[in-house]
Amino acid sequence: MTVGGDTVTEVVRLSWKDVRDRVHGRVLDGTYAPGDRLPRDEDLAEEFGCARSTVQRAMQDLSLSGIVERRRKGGTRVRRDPVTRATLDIPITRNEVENRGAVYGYRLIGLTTEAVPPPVTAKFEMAGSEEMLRVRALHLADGHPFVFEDRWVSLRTVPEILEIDLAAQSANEWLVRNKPYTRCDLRFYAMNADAETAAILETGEGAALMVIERTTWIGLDPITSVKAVTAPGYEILTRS
Amino acid sequence: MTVGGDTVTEVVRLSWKDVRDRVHGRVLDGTYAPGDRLPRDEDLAEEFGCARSTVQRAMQDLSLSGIVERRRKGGTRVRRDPVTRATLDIPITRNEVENRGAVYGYRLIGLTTEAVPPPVTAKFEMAGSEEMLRVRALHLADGHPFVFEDRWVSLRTVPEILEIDLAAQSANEWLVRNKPYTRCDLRFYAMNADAETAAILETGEGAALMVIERTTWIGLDPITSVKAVTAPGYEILTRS
DNA sequence: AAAATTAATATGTAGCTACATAAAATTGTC
DNA sequence: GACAATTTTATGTAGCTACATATTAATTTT
Repeated sequence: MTVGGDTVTEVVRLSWKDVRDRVHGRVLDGTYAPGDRLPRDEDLAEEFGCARSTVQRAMQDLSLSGIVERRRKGGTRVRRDPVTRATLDIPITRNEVENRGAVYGYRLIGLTTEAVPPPVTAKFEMAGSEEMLRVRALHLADGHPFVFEDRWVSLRTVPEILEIDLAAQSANEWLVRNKPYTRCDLRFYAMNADAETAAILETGEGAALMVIERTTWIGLDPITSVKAVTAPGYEILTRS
Repeated sequence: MTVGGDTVTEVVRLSWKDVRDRVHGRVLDGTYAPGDRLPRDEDLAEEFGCARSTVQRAMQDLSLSGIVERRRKGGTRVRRDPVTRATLDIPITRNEVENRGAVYGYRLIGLTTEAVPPPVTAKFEMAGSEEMLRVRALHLADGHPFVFEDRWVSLRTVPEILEIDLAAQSANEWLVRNKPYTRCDLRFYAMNADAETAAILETGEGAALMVIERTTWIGLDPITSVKAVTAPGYEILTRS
């Protein structure tokens, strides 16, 4: 490009993502080795010819994804023991089924009001026990069992749940649409199907099943705790 | 506070986290219902008495955590189908064992060079097959089997692996410390222990085991793909 | 020498401006 | 009226400044 006789080099403006990737590249190629301290943001900014705020955004992102650690005054250093950090999305079960191109089905199995047993009070981190709504239901994909959920819903926090026809609409959908939470604990493990679960999921006793337990709160108040037992072959994938 | 006879109200400066929490609160209490369009950043900024950049940071965070969706010109709206979004940390197995207060142990079971079978080329998204290093090893906690890993390492991408004494140091540790990746795919599922796996993990045949498969790349080049079969009782928890 | 205080410093955050970009809404053309 | 071109608009990003905050390092006090 030429303006008034002078050659004007195109000014390439670095985005914070460019800075992030270039710094990440240096971690990848060993320029900055695990445990090493990186130059301060200001120096990197000068080197890259951008503002410190741009470097700051880049480094924060690297810090979030577990590549580096940052401490005020301590500076930034490459994490010595990198962790694999992944983001998981757990959709509403209906959407999960429909995204697979299957027809969603739902069957209410049991609806009772019971005193919460100790394993569940423990999940809620509650001091004592109380009466909650227990909803047992089956989600189906193309008519086949997909997920069996055994759920407890706090009647103190969510009394409106009693107004809902849980034979027509799953508690999963109603809660997730109407009761956003501020805290969510997840737990994944494998279990062998017991006789009852095997019967419900139409599989053999002893089959290896993946279980997803999810407990949610709004503030300090418990909303719900579900044990979702998935049918054989279920798998969880990290997104992108 | 009084200065020179005038009452001076303390100016409370809102942080972007405050803005985020207040907007989130409105989603929680239904002021903004699922599907609703929120005021534009500028209006929220005026309402809260802060800069648009502060609102922008807040809204971006809400967008990242799956509460709202933002689109240029389209504005911001509350997600109609909220997903449970969680962040998972998968540490180096040694650290995982030691963080539980157990003594870490490691045993190399097999080390061969083999042509990669189709299921693994599929994970790597490779066109054809090639020779890779296959490492089978057992991680122990207090002398008991903890995780059995069956790993493939690309000799094209990571030829240095041949220099490492994999009887002394696990490929898991060496790779994670020396070969940062740019892409990582994770897959979790449950399987019944077959005879060989049961023997290695010292459990019964048919036991329900959680499997974590992880495949990593640097750029487009495959680094490694592991199938980590965990001992009975293993569970994955989301952090914080 | 140990403890408490102070200073120095790197990151964290808020405010402002200017401009980029994507998508919707409008206008113009055939 | 359908399609293309243009304008409008809300979010996205970069740069700058100023100040906050957490830690470490240095200094002073006991």
